[in-house]
Amino acid sequence: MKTFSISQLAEEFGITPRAIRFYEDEELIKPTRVGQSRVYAPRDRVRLALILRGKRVGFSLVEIKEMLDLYDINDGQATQLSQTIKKFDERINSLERQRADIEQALGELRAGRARLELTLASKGSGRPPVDADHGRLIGFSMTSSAHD
Amino acid sequence: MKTFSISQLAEEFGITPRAIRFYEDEELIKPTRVGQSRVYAPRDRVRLALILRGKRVGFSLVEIKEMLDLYDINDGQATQLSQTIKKFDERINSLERQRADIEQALGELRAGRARLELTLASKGSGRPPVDADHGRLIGFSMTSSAHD
DNA sequence: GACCCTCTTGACGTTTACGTCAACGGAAGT
DNA sequence: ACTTCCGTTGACGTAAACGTCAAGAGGGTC
Repeated sequence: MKTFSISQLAEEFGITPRAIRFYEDEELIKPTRVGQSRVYAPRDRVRLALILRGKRVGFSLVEIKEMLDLYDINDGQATQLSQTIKKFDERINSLERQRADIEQALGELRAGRARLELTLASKGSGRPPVDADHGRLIGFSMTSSAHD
Repeated sequence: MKTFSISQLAEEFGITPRAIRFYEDEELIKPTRVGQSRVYAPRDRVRLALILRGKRVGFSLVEIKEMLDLYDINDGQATQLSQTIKKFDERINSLERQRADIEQALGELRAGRARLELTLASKGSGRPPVDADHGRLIGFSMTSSAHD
């Protein structure tokens, strides 16, 4: 079965070996050893990819560890499955909220961009469109999702 | 015009006054003063909401400050608008990548959830479905977006 | 005028996620 | 045998985003 060295994985994923060792300290991956050197199996590589994706979407390492553990637990024996499913649902809900936030922000950024292009087009026409009465920045419309 | 105290805003947004003062230290908001007490205008409230939303979608305070400044700059005089638009586009691209990551993660979580429910349904049927040959956790399919 | 409450400004502490040496251990080439 | 690469384990440093006192200023009220 194919294996990887720490620097191989580090380069592949664009991180440092130090980071990978740190993930091991935090028990997110457990590579085998040959002598004192770490040897990574495909499974570890997959985990690493998951860790990085988790980070990109805003999870902390502790949260990511929990999620990985959820899989591991059920790899062995079925332990409190309904509890596990509940945790999954929480994650899913959290992510859906986050996606909504992102779509909101995207909309605002696009609107802001459009406003900028308008300002760029009508150069010298005076001040850009700002609703001074309400101190409200146009393109940054505040909606109900502003605060959870 | 309506104003707010620091603790009012803190409670409304579910954060501490300390956090709000910190944002001021970092120059993300500039409330006026009455005596030595801070007084927040609606504009500051809007900014606070934007700061928090920015945080939720993964921006650092420095990044958020930059974005807010972009608006401020163009509130006054049009300064290097095309530069500004470029920055907006970068943000938009970054957010779109992040949304893709989230959708990926959502798909995987849903698949994992489904697998768990199957395991729950067929209790006692042995081990859950794991592709041991490739050390691959089913429901955690690795795709090309695994590493940027 | 004593008490309470909210606000203020320091200043130091804390957590997360690593970065950055330092010092050492084996294998590999010459 | 000597250097050159990986690799290893500490140990300490760092940046971000606040938390947590401490000590004091003003303003109401009983």
